[in-house]
Amino acid sequence: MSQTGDGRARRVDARANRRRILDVAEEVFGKGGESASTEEVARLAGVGIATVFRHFPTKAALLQAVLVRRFDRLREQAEALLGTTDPGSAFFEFFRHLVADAATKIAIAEALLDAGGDSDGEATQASNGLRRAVGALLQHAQQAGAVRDDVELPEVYALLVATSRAAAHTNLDDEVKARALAIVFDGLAPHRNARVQAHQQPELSQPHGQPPT
Amino acid sequence: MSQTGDGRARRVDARANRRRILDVAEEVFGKGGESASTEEVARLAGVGIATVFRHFPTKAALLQAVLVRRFDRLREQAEALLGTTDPGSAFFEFFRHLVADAATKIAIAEALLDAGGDSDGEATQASNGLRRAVGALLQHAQQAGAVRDDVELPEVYALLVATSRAAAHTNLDDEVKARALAIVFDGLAPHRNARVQAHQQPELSQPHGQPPT
DNA sequence: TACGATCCGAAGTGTCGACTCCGATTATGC
DNA sequence: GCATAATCGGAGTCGACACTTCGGATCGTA
Repeated sequence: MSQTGDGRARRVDARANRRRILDVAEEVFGKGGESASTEEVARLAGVGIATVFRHFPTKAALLQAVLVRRFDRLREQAEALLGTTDPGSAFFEFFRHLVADAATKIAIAEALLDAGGDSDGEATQASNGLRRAVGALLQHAQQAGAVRDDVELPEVYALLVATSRAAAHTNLDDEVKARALAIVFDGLAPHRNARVQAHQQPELSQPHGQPPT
Repeated sequence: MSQTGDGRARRVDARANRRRILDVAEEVFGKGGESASTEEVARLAGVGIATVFRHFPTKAALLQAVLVRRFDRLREQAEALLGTTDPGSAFFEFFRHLVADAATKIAIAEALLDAGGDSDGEATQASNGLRRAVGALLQHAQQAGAVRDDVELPEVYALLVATSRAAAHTNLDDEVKARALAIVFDGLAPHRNARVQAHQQPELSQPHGQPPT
């Protein structure tokens, strides 16, 4: 990616600009969705429009590049969580993280689902990587007894996407978001009277209780 | 609405056109979201563009009119359900209905949440009416013991919106949608071992069981 | 420092969609 | 039926935005 088509290394200013454009685009598309204009990206990145189009031949390509980077990062985070804490915490932690993250990244949340359509190859591939990582988290959480084992990845992923999308449109209070998420988590948990594990579970018995972070 | 500003009755062709435009707009915006063009609405309604703009001075006004009609209808349905069946069924039934309905009405699902922003007065008002009706359904369901009573309207409504939005973007299998919904319903249900009522509850114990309709 | 390859940005071009104008058409009261 | 006022629709205008062009600045190398 830091090489031009015929194998020559890019100039340093070109690399710096490319990186800055990507960063700004993530911010801009995250806030305004994909309807945000390319001109705004260029302006905030402090470059001309032509520079943006030189690095990314089309607006769709730019958006795709942003998505790929984002998906890859999320996947890495999911994979990292897989080894470090107990499986139950890892799963719910990542779920919560993704929802909170999507709150400032409308475009990501929108794309999570739409990437199912095979129209944009690279982004779809990255999205699938993330999906697989979530699948691994789910499987481990189920084996540990933290998630009921009669649910499967498709519906869990659908819920993940749905809550992320909703969180992205910010009219909601944080408290309400947390409580809605707690309801979903409760639906994912094994029967309550069968729970014995020590790992933290969202607690709804105290009406206004903030779920553990 | 069938009167012009100064109190004169509209001509019959004008009334018919207005109605047709509204119907088509609901269909078009439902399928393509609010980014669908006004020209397409006009074309499918069999009228000129000017006619559309004569009835609705701006595209936003047209969209709002569609939303108001839709929200009002949904509210009526919710209110009707309140008296006819047992409260638990009524609540879950309406939840399921709204989600299924939103599946073909992207714009509605999008607007459900966005209407929280007070930018478009009339649509917001209609949206609030629907929200109140859902609140009544929820309250009755809780009194009947069909829904845990430590949840409140804001988070329930948020879940309703979230699932509707997700369902609107059609990449999902119906079966998966049903199972995701069942997880949410399970999170809303009272503790499973405390359930005694006869009204139907979504059943997840059989992994692939279709929730009751 | 000098020079060529590479990269940059301001000012375009083309398209698309929201919205308007105006002559033609049609409903409605007499 | 006829006058007339309301309504209609096609052919515009206007602005926004994705994308291009080209003269000039900058980097990398000797």
